[in-house]
Amino acid sequence: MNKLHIYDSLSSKIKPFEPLEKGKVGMYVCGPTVYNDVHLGNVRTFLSFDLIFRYFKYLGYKVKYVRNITDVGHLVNDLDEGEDKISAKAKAESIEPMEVAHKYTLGFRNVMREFNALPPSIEPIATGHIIEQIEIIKKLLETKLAYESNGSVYFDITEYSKENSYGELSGREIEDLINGSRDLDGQKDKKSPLDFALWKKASKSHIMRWSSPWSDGFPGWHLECSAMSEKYLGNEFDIHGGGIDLKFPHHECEIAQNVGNSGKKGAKYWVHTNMLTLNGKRMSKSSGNVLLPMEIIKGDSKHLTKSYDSNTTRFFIHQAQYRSILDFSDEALKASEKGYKKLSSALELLKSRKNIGPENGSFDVKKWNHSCESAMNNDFNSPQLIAYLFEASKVIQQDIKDPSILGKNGAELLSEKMNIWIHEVLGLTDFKDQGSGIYKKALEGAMNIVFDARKNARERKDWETSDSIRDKLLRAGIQINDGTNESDFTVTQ
RNA sequence: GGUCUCGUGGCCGAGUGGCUAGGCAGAGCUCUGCAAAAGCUUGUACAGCGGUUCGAAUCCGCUCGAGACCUCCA
Repeated sequence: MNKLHIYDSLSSKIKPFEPLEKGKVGMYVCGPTVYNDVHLGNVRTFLSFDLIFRYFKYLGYKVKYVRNITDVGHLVNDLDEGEDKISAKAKAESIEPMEVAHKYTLGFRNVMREFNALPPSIEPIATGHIIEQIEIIKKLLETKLAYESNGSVYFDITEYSKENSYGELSGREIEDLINGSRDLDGQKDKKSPLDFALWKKASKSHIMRWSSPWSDGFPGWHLECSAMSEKYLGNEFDIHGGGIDLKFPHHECEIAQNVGNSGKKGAKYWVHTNMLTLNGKRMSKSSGNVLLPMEIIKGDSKHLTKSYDSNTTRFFIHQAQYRSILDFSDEALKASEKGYKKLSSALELLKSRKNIGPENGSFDVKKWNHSCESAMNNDFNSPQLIAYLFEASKVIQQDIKDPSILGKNGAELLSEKMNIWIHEVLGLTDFKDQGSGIYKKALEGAMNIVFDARKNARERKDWETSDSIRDKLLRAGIQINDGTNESDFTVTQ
């Protein structure tokens, strides 16, 4: 594809991307609720959007990427009566709600940095936008799309549905929703079980509260995204993203709020990333079926046989398309580790290529690069991009034997392009960059001494000594690779 | 129960009417004192059963299986 195409969940179609404003992209992504550590499933979503962000930049767009932090409004159960997640956690840990939010916000940012995700342009926080949320509620009350009940305010789905179709994003019918809704307590203030809270009156014990025209209370969860996306991106912007689990009810409610507030649905393209599963089941905090990013990096999990670095993990994630369910397993990670190592060393090989061969080689680098773009233009098909990168790695190997394949210009161009795809678009860093400078240098010095001693033994054909050194080093985590003339080593763990 | 999605070789995972995806593992080869590493070569798979078609993994129907959402969740 010559032009970027994106799958839009609202129309269920792959559509050519046309920015609302030429050369610019406005993208809003639902960020984490900071009451707990983010798990690898959360990371997948944010890395998928990081890839999207990076590819827009690659295409030359000026991107305003807004990703919020949810620190209020998330109730523990569906009754709109439960305790807020942040305040529940605060009680459990005997600290201020703000401390909980702050702690896990910092944790989240650390994880994102570890995985080399670019920071968003703006990272707004829900509690910093209470006023904006109240303003939207006022407007919805004016237009009769909301009603007050005992100090709380609810969105009126019945009223909204007279002129709009609630459920269009998730493909649901109002009747099915009503039939499927649970008839539980705590709904007594609502006219219909489908109505959702815009403002909740706080009970006496509730610690997080703000004053409003209706009561001392707190905003409903869905409202913050409408308020913040409107504030930073306007009534209409290009992309609204989030995990597929947010499609209903969160994004459905957002659309309803947006339409009630401004007459516009918000985003032109709705993008939903699929789930990361563990043992075939989705990861979720509440079920305990989770893997934490740090557990992978430290190798500290019953699901793993060893540790994997953030590059490997990121490579693994991008080896699946963002709309597919991706199943996590130790074996799959191991495969990604080897694969990325292979790709990475091919690029190293290309960088150290001697300036030999004809000016122009037989391999068409421009055409190849076009294929890479074409893959990404097809709804960010990163696995296909990676397949092309492996094709290039093969070409690099062939060119070592026959420099007429790439030629001088081809080698230079391919090096530049691969660098862009691997580092700038896929967001991976070099394998060899790991380990800090002074230790690495000291180890190399020590290894040279070992190599000398071993070379001596080998020249005497004292295989017992040379093999013993090799075996012992392997057990110590250093693997020796004997080449024809000289030896090399890699650190295995 | 309702709505929806998916089922690709040992594993992960693209493709989606006719053309080798790719990676890992396995096998063979090259290199090598041996090993390892690395490189090269190699696999004709699309849940099952029907149908449409000159032709289907790709479209339609049914069956079986898995998952998601319907309640907080990326």
